Amino acid sequence: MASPRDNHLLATLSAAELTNIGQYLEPVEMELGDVVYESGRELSHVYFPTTAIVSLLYVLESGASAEIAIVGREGVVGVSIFMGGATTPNRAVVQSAGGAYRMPARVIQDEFRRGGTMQHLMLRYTQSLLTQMAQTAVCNRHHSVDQQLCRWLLFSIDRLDVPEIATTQELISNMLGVRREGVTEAAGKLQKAGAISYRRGHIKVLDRAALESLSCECYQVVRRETERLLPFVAPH
Amino acid sequence: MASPRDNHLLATLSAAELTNIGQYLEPVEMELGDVVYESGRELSHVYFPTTAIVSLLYVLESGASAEIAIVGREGVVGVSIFMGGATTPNRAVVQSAGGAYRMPARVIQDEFRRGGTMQHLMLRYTQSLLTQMAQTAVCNRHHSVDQQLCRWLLFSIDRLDVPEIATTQELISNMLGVRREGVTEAAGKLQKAGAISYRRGHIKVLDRAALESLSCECYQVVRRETERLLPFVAPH
DNA sequence: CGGAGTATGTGCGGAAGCGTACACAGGGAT
DNA sequence: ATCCCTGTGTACGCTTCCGCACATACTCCG
Repeated sequence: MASPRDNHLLATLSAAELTNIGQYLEPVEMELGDVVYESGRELSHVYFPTTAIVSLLYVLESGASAEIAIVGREGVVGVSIFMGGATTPNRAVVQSAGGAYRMPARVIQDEFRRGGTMQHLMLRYTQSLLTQMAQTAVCNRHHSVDQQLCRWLLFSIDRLDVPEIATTQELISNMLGVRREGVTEAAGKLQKAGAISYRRGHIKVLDRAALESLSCECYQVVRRETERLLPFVAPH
Repeated sequence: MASPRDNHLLATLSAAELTNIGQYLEPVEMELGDVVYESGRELSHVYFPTTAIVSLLYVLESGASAEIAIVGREGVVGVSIFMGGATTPNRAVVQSAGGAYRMPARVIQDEFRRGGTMQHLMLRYTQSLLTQMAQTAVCNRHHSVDQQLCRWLLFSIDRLDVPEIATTQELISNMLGVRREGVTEAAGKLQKAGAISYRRGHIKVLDRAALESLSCECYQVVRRETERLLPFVAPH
């Protein structure tokens, strides 16, 4: 069973700080596809994933979508609560089933206002989120589906204990904002190259280094920046 | 001559608050192409544009680039100073010459820590930046050069007093991360449609409504969200 | 007023990705 | 064991955008 400290942000708090807020932390289990929050809906809680991975998606009027950022045990879902906006025009969807701890909006707001470690952490994490979004924008403009799939796989396994992802190519295509067939083709190439193996709904990363070399620079840039901003928090 | 209150964030402060920090505000003039900060370089000041417009760009190893966000009189350049990260992997370039007020990093940090209006404003503005970046990511994935040019023109004139932009198609192509020829073609269509007129280095918006209807939803989404987050600050 | 340098117009061939259609196969449910 | 649903493989024509090449035209500067 996961403990709050399995979330790397919570793990950074001192024992005293964690005890203080512990009573407000509620463990939740999240299934693949669960919508943690809907675009424009006011958030009641922030979520600190432990084993779950959550994708921040933007869904266009046409129904097309694209992943904006990915949040796992290194982060928190719902920054708009302490940033002051209460809502965002994005949807948050569970991309990999697992656990999280959630905390009522008012509690995190109070903690944040106190201005201590928690505020510091939340702000730095939010900056890493800015970096991730910026890089996603550039990547969407300039890099191929093949490269982006590598980046996406790396981001995902960095947030899991085993290099194995339970998801379909269809779902991945929604995240990347490309056709399902595009993912099939790209995944086929990676499998042929021995970098991954997969079967219906399961992808296993066999050769992490190969993925890194086939990926665009975006993966490393975000990873390094996250490590810089949150040295005790970065995934892996 | 511009006053600090020409920046909409500064204008939101009370007379007393503004007087307090007034001594630290230094007016600066910025030329087209000036680099306000370089990727990874530590920022010495935050910049509050009044008449200038600054683009946040990411420059890839290949030299290709893409605009991540655009900051004018409604915002502030250098959020990483108060977010705690000190640097970002982006470059900030003056996209339209004009004035700004700058403030030493330590001063804004102290103001921010105080936790009053200034902190509140900076956080909400940062959230609006998150929205802008997220939308840029989606737009880069799903929308055509034509649509993106409309969006870009609208964002620009919203931050200017007159619907006229002094820039070249080459520079616009760097912002959008597309070929210069692509911009030429798109601009040609818009001119033929009577929405804009241009000559070497100058673009005039003739029919704002036409641009809005030719633009993708991204423009309105960001605009509305900015107005929601910063009702007394939004451009226009 | 004329030339240089820069900005814009245009026209290719090619690559990447899209939309569509359909065949096939894995594996859970009965 | 079989059926059926859902996930994956493959093919085709089409659109958009890219990379390149080069022609033209504006405007600033001497």
